[in-house]
Amino acid sequence: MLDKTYRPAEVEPRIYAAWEAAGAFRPRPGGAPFCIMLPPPNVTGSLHMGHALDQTIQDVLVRFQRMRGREVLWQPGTDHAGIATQMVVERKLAAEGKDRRTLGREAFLREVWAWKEQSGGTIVRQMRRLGASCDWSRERFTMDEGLSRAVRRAFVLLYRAGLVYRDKRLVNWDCALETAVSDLEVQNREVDGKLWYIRYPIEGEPGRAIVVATTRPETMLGDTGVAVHPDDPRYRDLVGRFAVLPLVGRRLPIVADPATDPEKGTGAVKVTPAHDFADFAIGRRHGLEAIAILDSRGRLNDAVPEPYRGLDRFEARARVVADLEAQGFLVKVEPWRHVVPYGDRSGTPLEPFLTDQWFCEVKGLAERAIAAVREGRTRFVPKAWETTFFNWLEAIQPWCISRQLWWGHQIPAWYGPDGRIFVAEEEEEAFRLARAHYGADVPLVRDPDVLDTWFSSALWPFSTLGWPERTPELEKFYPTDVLVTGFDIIFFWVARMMMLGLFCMNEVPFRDVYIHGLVRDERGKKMSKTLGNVVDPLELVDKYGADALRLALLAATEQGRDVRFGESRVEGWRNFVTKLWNAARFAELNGARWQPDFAPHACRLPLNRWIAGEISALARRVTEALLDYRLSEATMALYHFVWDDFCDWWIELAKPLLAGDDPEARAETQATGGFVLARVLHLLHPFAPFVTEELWRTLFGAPGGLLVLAPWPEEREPFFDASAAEELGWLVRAIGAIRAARTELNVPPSARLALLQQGASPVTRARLERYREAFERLARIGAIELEERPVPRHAIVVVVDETTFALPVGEVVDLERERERLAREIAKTRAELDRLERRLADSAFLARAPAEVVEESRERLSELARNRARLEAALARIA
RNA sequence: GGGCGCGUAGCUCAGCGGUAGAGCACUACGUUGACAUCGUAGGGGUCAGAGGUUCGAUCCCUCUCGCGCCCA
Repeated sequence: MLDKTYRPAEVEPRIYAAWEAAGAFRPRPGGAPFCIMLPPPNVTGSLHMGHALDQTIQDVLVRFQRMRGREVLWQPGTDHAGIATQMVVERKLAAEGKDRRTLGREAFLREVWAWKEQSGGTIVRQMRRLGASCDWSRERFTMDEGLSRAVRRAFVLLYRAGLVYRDKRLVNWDCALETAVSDLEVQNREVDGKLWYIRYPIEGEPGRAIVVATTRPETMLGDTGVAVHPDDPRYRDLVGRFAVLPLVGRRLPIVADPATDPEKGTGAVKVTPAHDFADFAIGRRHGLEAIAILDSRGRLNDAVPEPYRGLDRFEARARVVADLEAQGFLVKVEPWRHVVPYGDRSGTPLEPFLTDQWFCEVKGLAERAIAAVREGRTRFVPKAWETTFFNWLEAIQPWCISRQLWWGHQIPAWYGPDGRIFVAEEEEEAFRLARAHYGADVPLVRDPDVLDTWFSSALWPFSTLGWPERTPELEKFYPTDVLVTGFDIIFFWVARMMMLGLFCMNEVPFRDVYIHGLVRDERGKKMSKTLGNVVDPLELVDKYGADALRLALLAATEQGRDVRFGESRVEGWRNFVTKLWNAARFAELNGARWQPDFAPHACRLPLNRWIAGEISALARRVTEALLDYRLSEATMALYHFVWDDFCDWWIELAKPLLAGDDPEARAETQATGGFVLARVLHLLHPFAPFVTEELWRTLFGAPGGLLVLAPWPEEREPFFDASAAEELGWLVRAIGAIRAARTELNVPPSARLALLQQGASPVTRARLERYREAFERLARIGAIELEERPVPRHAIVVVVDETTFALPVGEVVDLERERERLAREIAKTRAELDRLERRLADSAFLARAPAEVVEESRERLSELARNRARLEAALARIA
């Protein structure tokens, strides 16, 4: 027996445990493989709405394909999130008065692992509460031994292919974290700054100077040149001569370089090759020296004059400006809006910094990735994202993959005493290589740096399947079927997986990439801790149940669009779950049983043939929508079927049959109810797994086993009965028209009116007979008079097709009101008629419009004309 | 500056060549044996604006205005 209300908090843990106990989430050999890789969340993170959306979509696809008999693997796991995790642990240590440098690398790493052990399971536990049906037995972590080996192998392969190399060049440096970051981790922000104009005297020409403009005056201490545009007449004579750097006294060659913008500032710029990307390029073209003046924390080093040494870069700016002004070198200062790079993790301004780093040359890999998408080997859904993907890959720069961190995969490179590099998967091999090179054993020092976390993430689609071993899983599931993720990591992750998948596996990592939007708050703002507008998905699960949350997210996910999320949506879907629950109770109370051999064709009653046709169409729609990643369309179709077709009409119309005295009709209706409900549970299961499994178990459990493993209704032979559909359509229209008229005339619901008719065809009369009880219950009719009778003056008149219905209301009816109502109806009909008449009188329309459109218009015209005549007759009677 | 997207009912969004739709909100009525987490009915829209294509445009094209996001 079903409880009066559904209590998700009690049901969900029990159902989830049953699925796991049955091993339902493990691949079941037999069907064609289907694989989704879970975008690995940060191991120490916790579930937010973005995860909830991403994972719910994946779970729907996975459950759908599992029911369709595919051998499904949804591969879960977590990411070590190098910078983020190291920051968290460092902060924790700082609170305890400790510092990672004093602890040392080994002890620090022990701390991080301890932290990971302690808080690492949170997010995967939370995923279970959402109903995620991952194969937990295969859970992986990017720093597992197997995945770490994959990282080393990939690095070595890339190195040997000449695609990974060490180089000294400018990188984006985070002074707070003291590490290099990649271009993608740079956030360019427009800020209100200043433009300082500084006079640089010309050597050997007292009184003459060149004025340069800069947004970063403190970097002048590292200047090694001045650049002007080659075509700029103002400075032509100065090119080739020297300026003298104020405060320092260094001689600066004045060079002509087209990278200089004559319109900006004075048209002359100072050149600081060690601290600016553009200047670095200029310096290289003109052989200028690069003098680094900052240390790894952003303080001035010993390359600057004594008074400035040790100053922080921001203090240095103030000091330099003050000194320039005092010495008369500062010409003027202007407010200036410009772009400053910030570190997306630390939030501090980044410095272009000249260091030795490891780079990955991705240009060729990017071309392969582009080709794969152009050739359709990987498909973006929605397709528009391909443009974004192409644009980024086409302009790609070498990827800086080394990080000056401790938490991560240490780079498998060793240095000999002379600095020669030996790259190998294992230390022993590095020693072997060194011995072969030097002819003797030499001490080697391993590169202390670790790899960008995204390097290991890029291998995720195959490293989790056992690569570099050629495991059976790898053979079976690679390439995976679809990757589901947000557009915000197309560059970070999707593109890199494509590139490294093609490099390591010689095949794309996934066939489809389904890109969904971001979850925002009700006002469209991005959810963030600082804004305080974060919604905790688990609180919503507690309050409304996991199914309600899932449905709310799915219904709101229009292809690629952001989801504006308000709690009221979840509430609405909780109501839907309740509605389904109650419909199931109705079925249970009325003996609707599930008969595996039920055949809609054998049904006799139009009501049952109609609903069987509707659910057949629904199965098709849902299947097609899911195959096309139109998840909200599938969700909405299920909603409307359950609520409108099944609950509002089928159940209501079935009531008289179930309570009636025709045993045959009752049995057929019970069987249909069981069939339709069972089918709804199947179709809805991927979307709302908990409540459907619970209903399935309680109502139909024994014969079927778990719903999660039940076969999907494929509808290879759809059932549809046009005449049943027409009949039910008529019934819905007739009852609807009567209800509307009653309300408009303020007839109280308690008043049971008689129903008279004029002009009813034999078919209509038979239907009135067949649905007598339906009219009585749903339209509050007292008696139906099948013989034609003259329409009394005090009656409501409703026209449905050929029939004029009259509902006598006695003297109480407000005739004036009824006249107004009829007049409105007539006016509406007339307006429509006018439009059609004008259209049909237009020779261009008749000549050019398709024949069926013309025919349709003609039919509608005559139907409306007949309706108008009937309404006018009714009005005339009471005029 | 380059690219992408969006302006449809009070709000959130479907629809995308031929009768404007849903959910929520709103109004009125309702203890009909599944359900008040409900039912019935209703109000509410020159589909941002201007041109063009077409027999016909919310839908296709161009421009304008407004709002997002990404890249420089």
